[in-house]
Amino acid sequence: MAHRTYEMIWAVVRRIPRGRVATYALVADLAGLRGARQVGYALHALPDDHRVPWHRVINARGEISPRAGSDHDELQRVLLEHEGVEFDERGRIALERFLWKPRKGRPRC
DNA sequence: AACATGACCATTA
DNA sequence: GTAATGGCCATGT
Repeated sequence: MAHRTYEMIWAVVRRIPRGRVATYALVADLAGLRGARQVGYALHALPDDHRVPWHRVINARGEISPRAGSDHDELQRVLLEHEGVEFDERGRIALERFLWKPRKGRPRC
């Protein structure tokens, strides 16, 4: 069953603003985890009333992770496009433009 | 407790 | 650019 780890991850994912995406590694880092795999686990275990923008979480390649035995991967792309996130011809997202940058203290103003 | 699995990542060849 | 290897650690049996 779900435990504290999941809620930490979900809390981070909820922070991702609209029109932005975050990688699994980034979410894991913000959630205080050491491995990015657990992030995928947590999202897979989302409850029905999750209220979590899971579609804004992508892999480090800037692509949607092809999950096994589900059609939700295409849904993720639709949801992101609906928020303004653009994909190139290979189905890849330009992380330089759409990656969420949590108050990391931007260099200069 | 051990083993196998997993919506992953970084490094190396 | 691709392909293979090791590591990471929670979850279910």
